[in-house]
Amino acid sequence: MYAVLCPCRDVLDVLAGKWSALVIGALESGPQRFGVVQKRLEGVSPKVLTRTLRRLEEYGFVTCTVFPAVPARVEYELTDLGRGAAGPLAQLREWVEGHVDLMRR
Amino acid sequence: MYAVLCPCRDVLDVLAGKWSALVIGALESGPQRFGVVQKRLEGVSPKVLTRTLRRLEEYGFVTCTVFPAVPARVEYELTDLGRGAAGPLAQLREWVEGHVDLMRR
DNA sequence: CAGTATCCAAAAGGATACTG
DNA sequence: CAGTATCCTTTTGGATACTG
Repeated sequence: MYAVLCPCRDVLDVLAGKWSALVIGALESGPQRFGVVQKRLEGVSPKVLTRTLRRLEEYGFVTCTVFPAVPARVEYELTDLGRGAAGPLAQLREWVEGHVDLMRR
Repeated sequence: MYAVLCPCRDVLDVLAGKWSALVIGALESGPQRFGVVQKRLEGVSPKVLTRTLRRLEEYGFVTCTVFPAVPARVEYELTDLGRGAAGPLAQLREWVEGHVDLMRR
């Protein structure tokens, strides 16, 4: 974990954005369209969401499928890597929800 | 998780830095001095480490204890909240180490 | 619908030197 | 030892308008 060459560092770097973990959480329930993800995240601009999704895709957490239609239907889905990250993130979420009293902010 | 008012967002925001999760990992084994944490993290500058620690402290993930001596001995330790976050982070680390082949970078 | 383009402000990161 | 101070670059985030 502490070693510079540990792959965990890369995973953490990608998860480090303000929205990355939230996007993974939003996709936990299955493939979602761009607009749906944006709505579920409450407050993310299209530009930032696009950048976040592209990076998650680049690192292999998410896949993007374009269904040829007019207008295009684009769905984002977790990969195995994405689901692997989603587990611990869900656990963190559950733990926090059960210990809100510990939060200082 | 998706709601703006969910405390998970705050937790994720703090964990969002490049070094935050790493610092929590470094403190998992018990209280550590500033210099030790810096060495274990490999590559963090004192300024950035200080900022990271201050923020973790501010949000209640870490405590800072100064032992009066010359030179001062300063130890950082996880709080209950910090340990609560450390669990899922350790799980993520273990999962990643067992599935390095999935990593694209 | 699913983005891109543009502009800007703020935050984060990093190197190095210095101090009680 | 445990930071601060300084300077600078890169990244991130956000608002808004526009397009195939």
